[in-house]
Amino acid sequence: MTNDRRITIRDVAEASGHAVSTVSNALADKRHVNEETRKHIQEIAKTLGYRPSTIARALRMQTSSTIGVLVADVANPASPEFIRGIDDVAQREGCNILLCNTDGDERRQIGQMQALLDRRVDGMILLSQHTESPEIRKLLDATGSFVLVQRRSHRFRDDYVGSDNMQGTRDSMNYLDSLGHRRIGFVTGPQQSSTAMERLEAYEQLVSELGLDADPELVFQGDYTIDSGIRAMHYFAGLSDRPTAIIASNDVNAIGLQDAAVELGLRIPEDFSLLGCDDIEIASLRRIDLTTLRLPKREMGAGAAELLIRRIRTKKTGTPREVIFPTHLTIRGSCAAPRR
Amino acid sequence: MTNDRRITIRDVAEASGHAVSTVSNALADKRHVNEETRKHIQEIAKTLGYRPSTIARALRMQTSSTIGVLVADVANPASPEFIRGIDDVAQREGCNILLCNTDGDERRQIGQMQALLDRRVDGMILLSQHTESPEIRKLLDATGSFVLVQRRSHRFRDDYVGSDNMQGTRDSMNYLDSLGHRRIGFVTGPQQSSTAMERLEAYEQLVSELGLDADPELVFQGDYTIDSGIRAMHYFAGLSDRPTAIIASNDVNAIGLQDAAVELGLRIPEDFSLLGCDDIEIASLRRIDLTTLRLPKREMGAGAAELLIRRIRTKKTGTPREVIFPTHLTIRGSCAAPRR
DNA sequence: CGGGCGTCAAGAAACGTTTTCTAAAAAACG
DNA sequence: CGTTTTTTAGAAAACGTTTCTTGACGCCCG
Repeated sequence: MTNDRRITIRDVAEASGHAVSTVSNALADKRHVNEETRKHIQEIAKTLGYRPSTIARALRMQTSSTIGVLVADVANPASPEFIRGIDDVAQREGCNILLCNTDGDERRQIGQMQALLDRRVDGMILLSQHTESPEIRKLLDATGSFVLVQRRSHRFRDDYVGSDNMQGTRDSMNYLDSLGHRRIGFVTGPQQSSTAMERLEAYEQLVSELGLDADPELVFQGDYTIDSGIRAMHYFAGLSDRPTAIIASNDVNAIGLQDAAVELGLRIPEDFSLLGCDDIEIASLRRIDLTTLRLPKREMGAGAAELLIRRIRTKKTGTPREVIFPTHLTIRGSCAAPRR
Repeated sequence: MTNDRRITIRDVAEASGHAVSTVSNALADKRHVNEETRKHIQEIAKTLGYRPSTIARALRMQTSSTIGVLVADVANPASPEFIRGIDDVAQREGCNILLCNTDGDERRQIGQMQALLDRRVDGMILLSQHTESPEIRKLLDATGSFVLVQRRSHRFRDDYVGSDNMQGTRDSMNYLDSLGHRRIGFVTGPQQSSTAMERLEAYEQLVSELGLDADPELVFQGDYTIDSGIRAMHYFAGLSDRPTAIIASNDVNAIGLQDAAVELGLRIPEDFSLLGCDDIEIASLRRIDLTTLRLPKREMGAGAAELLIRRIRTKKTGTPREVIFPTHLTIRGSCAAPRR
């Protein structure tokens, strides 16, 4: 509107009668610069409302104090919690985050990563992203510092933050077993998802350990969407020998199962016990009332950010670290003893 | 890991035996540069895997091709839909978006806006943000181009994208009136929210037009959270002369009302008809089954982005534009004729 | 045949910082 | 009092681009 040009360090220099370099040093509180002139310069800078250009600084310092965050699905209620955790520590460490939504689409993810690299982010956090293909791998290499969350590579060893899928699945299975279920359906996530695979493996192991029905029919290949839950419920309901309990791939998926159950005139937990994963906010609603495996999402986000920042600061020294968070079975009303 | 230094335009210049400026022109497909050398340079650039630094470019061009998006609450299921709309057109126009979560907190918003300015974004889109205080106003001025969404200033005239609150409220009220409700409760959003105030005004006008009970007791001062919905339901249930229907501030709020109703042993729609606003995904779940006013969120996001980009391109010429989207009453099972 | 013009390419300046290097003044030291 | 060291401040280079200016060359036209 009024005066368009941003005021630069140069303006401060002229106004204070000092050199640009002196101003820079004075404002950064570095070097040997006389206390008096420092005060003076800081005064001037303040009254002028000077704000250094992040861009110019990034160009000069070759570091942007920015970290890229790639999330598979912002619309999933679990995502904002992770992001919040990341943001908390990023803020604290003086970093900004650049948030990208990939929709779980690899092409899109590549585009986003490329854009982040062009923007010279200091590092990336990848929530449930693709990690294997050579193209992705090349981009990760170029990134230097990155942390994977909830999906790790089986071929490469990276910094990783995840949940204890063995323990979580064990808790879930033990609980259903203790209620008397012998036939437990399982909706598994995408095959590229290491978390999904680990849980599936744990499920199979527990089925064997507990001597439950081991039937490939009981595993439904799904993903993390409501739609997939709806399909899964139609599938399980159509089986001649139905399971009495179902473990969903996550809460959103469980809600789909639940919804389809209502549609089919089936009741939860009477006809099916239902067990989710994540513990999103609405899982606790009385109309939903979902027993679920709670993930400490905010803590995991914070953990990922801390891991990343350490990695950035120590400049890729040291072997990859993995941080695994415990889960907590949160019991609500969607599970009961089988009637059959 | 291997070779850390990024390859620059200079590397391309040397490799191709041309000057930096020529390379720049060749890659930008601009100016007069021989078709042959252009091909040659583009070839070299490709094999070298050259990618221009967004940062350097931004510094030189004084424009970052980045737009800041401030959202009050990423966790609200409606937010990602707006964002998606914004992202769609931003992507198409070659812009990246910088997403910030403000929690509806003014201090936080100021900090985020400051950071965006330091980053020299070309413009901002503010979803339900503070717009009035002098401090915010100064930052908006400095931003140059910005678009408000769902919350406008009553003192300033800005580019704005919103929904037709009069028409929407009219549709809702007419619908409840046609079902036979004479006493309609209303949860209003925060007083700083222009949308909330417009709806409240519309509500009052409609109450008068339709000759319904006009009782200040029927208006509950809430906000857009589940918690506020819970409090509202306790409030309405505690009235000696209860309403027979309640209009929530939005869907998330309605879900809170619904949940508290279950807690209090009240049934919806038998004891209370309930009407939301937004039409978030879970509103259509059979367990929720919420009649609600649908907002075209994705379209609104896209509209905001288009408005902003036009504003940026035409460099703040022209009077402020307002784009108002119509709403659509989506009838599900949470409303019925009153029993009393 | 000389001047103007069009085409192409190179050179140099600029964007706003930080940092390195240099210079001057002040202080310390013998 | 001269020399060295320390403190302070300024000049200049650099980060990686784009764009403005300059220059060389060939061609057309009077």
